[in-house]
Order: sequence, then C-alpha cells, then structure tokens
Amino acid sequence: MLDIRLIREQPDQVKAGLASLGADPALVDQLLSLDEDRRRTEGEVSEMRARRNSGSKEIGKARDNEQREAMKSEMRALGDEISAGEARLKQAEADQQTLLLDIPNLPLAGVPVGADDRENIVVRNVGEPRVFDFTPKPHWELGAALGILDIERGTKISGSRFYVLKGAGAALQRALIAFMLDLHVRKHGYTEIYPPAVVKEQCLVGTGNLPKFGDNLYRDIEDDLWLIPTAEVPVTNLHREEILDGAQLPIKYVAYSPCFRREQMSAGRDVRGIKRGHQFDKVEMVKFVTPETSEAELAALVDNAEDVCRELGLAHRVIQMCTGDLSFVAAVKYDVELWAPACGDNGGEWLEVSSCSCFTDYQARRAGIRYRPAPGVKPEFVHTLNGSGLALPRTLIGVIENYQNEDGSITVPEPLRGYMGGMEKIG
RNA sequence: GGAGAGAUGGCUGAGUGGUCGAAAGCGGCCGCCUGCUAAGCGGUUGUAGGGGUGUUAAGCCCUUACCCCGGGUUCGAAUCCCGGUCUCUCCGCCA
Repeated sequence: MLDIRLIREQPDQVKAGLASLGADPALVDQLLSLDEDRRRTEGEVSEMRARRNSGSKEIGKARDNEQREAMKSEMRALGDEISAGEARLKQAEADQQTLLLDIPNLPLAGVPVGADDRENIVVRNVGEPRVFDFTPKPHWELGAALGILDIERGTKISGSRFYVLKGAGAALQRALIAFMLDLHVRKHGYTEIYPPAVVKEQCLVGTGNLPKFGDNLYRDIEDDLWLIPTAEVPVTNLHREEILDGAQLPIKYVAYSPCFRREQMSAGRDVRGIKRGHQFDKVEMVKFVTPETSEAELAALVDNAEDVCRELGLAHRVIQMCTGDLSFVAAVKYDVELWAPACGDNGGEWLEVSSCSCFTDYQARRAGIRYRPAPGVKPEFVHTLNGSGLALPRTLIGVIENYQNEDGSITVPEPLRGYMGGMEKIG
C-alpha cells in the first residue's frame, strides 16, 4: 500500500499518478479525510489513556480509603469514555486501512503513460522466429497425436481448463522445471525455495491479491486457507513482519510451484490448448532489495527470465507495460513473450511467459518487510521484485511448436536432454 | 485426533496485580585502555502511532500502544479468567 505520509504531503502527485493508471484520483481526498479523523480520534484516546494511567498510579499511592474510592469511581467513568473512544478509533483505523488496501501502487517516473495494452512498448526482439518449410501445427494437435497431451481427459476428471500431460509430455515439463531451477540457482545465484501451495489470508493481503482480487482465488473454507495463484505469494511472505539485515540484501529466491487460478471468464478460441488453465506450474523468481538498487535488479531479473529463452533457443521479445496496463501492485513491469508459431488466429502468437515487476515498497509496506541499512539505523521498507522464470505451460507450448518437425515429432532442445535421460526426439 | 507442558526484547532468561517497556547475562553500537589480537573498563542499545519543536532534515521533548493473538475482570494486567493460534513431549494415524 501507499505511504499515508506521502498521500498527506504530496496529494497532488499521488492524484496524478492514480489518474495515469486510470484509477480515481478522488480516492486521495477520501483517504485524507479518513486520516484526519483517525488522527484526531487517536489524539483524544491517547490523552484519556494518559489521564487514566496517571490517575491509577495515584490510587496505588493513596492512603485514605474514602479518597481512594472517590478516585476509583472517577477513573471508572473515564474508563467508559475510553472504551467508547477506542471503539471509534478502531473503526477509524479499519476504514482507513480498507481504503488504503484498495489503492493501487503508483507508477515510477520513467513508465510510459498510456491507456491500455495498445500503448505498451516493445523494448527489444531477441532471436528470429523460426521459418517453417511446412505448415506448423498447434501444440494441441501435436500433443494429442503424440499422446503427450490429453485435454479431453483433463476436462473429464476436473472440468474445463484442465489437462493431462502424459509420458514424454509430462517428462518434458519436468525437464523444463529442473532446467530452469538449475539455471537460476547455478548461473544467476538464486536460492531455491520449495514453498507451501496453500497460504493464510494475510499472505495474500501482503502481496496485494486480497482484498481486491479474491474472486480469482481458490479457497478452503474449512481451514480458512487459500491456494496460491503464484509462488510469489508464499515466497514474498517468507520475510513478512521481519527486519532484515541490510548487509544480506539483495536476497534472491527462485521457487517452483503449482499455481491455481479460477479465471472465471468463459472458454473461447483464444484459450485453445494449454495456454490458460486453472492449474499450472511456474518457476518464480523473487527478490528483496534496497530501494537504490531496485531498478538495476529489475533489469537483471528480466535478463534472467530471458536467459531461459536464450538457452532454449526460443525467439522472444520484451514489452514494457504502459501506466494503464500495469498490475495493481507494480510500479514498473516488463513482460517476456515468446513466439508460438501455430497459436492464435493467423499463424503465430506472442505468448506471455514472464511478467517481471518492481513493486517498490508497496508490497513491503503491506507485508511489513523491512531492513536495517546499518546497525543502529532505523528500519526501512525493502523493495520487492518478482518475475516468472518461466511459466511452464506456455514455455512448453513454445518448445513443442518451435521444435516440431514435419513428421509431427518434436526435437528435444539440447539443454533439456540431460534431464530426459538423453532423449533427443519425442515421437 | 487425544493427554500434558509452554510462548517475555536480536538471543538466553527473570518477573503472579501498581514502583515493569520489562532484571540479569549474551550479542550489537559508541568511547576508553592495551605493540597487534584476545581480554578489560564506561556508556548505550526494541517496534509502531499521535502531538510538540526544528527547514515537511537530523536531533530533542511529551504521550499512547505492543511481554503469541482476541476477548473479559479491575481504578490499574506481562502477571488473574475465557477463547484461539503456534511450539515441544507422549500416544494414535499416516507418505
């Protein structure tokens, strides 16, 4: 969430930021009035509590019994006033918090201003999309024919938007996961994490998924736990309510996890195949960094994600989101998209395989993640960053479609062969 | 799931109704001392909110809250009562 002091001190700047996102700048004025109310109430309550504290001490010291009783009844009356004041304060704090949690992060200064995804910017193209001397088939056709992807049975057992990977298809995904983890751990210096796939509500508030986006999440009512939509949630919350040692930063984690999203929209042509399911696997990178380094760390993060594409020999591009297409929590965001030659309506489509964001101190403030720049210095909020490295189904699509052969077989990319018992070709 | 024990500051650990934001030790920080190091000596050392005073700085002053969480009793709660969470031990179950 945003710093209430920033809103108090620079309301116009905050309004302008919200406007560039397409959010309502009037939220600022609402918040300011709630804040004023809260502070006034807090002052009143503190003052009453101070009187009670000193009054109670007097009672402790008083000798005369009659006098004590008189003082007690006085304090009793004050106690009632305090209770009433505390109730008002609690309400005022809750009101302010509720609104604050509903306000998105502000874009960083360099982010291009734009209304929606049409104004995003292509930062770079890397690699040439493969030129086929035959008509490439989409992955759902190749997968079905090879017996490595079974969408029908996935639907049978779990409903629409579920699928089953089988044989070399399942092995290929597993190889990709292991390959990505090893790449980020060994080459890029991340620490591997295996996180829970189910978390408490508080974690989702911390990362910004709740309270606003609860309808995209699966939830277990019995134990009041939620299935994670991304490993970002448990991994970011690893350091919730902690004060980290500044000397330890940056902290870089990489985690493989399944992800669960309800994706309530209707099934359609654009989601043919395994591009968008309710359950998918993802390797996610998460960083905790100091504010001064976050820009450079984001660039490195994007590069780490791209490195997976480079190593796999997949053509890709990097897109910078304009203000209007930023997520709720991101201050800057770059997507890595890889080329899938047979998806989409007319011969190929760019698939988003990674979304790399810097959240500045927005998540850190929600989740209470701070660091101490030096011994004895006041704690400050860290900057959090994350990015997929990469999302599995779409990377799988990229491999299947780009590495297909005219006979319907798939060549296993060189770096994955060691993870597949030396297999060079599927089919 | 059943029975029992427990949860206090960065750590260990005292504290069973007021003099406790909390002893003591360790660690950290500042200074002193000592050829160096180690040891020693002195001081200091939680987080957050509100108000005041500074340049919407640093600093300083006042004040509130926090001894796992939420309620309650009381003029007053780390301390008493109730509910919950988590940890440990034993039993059960289980990959």
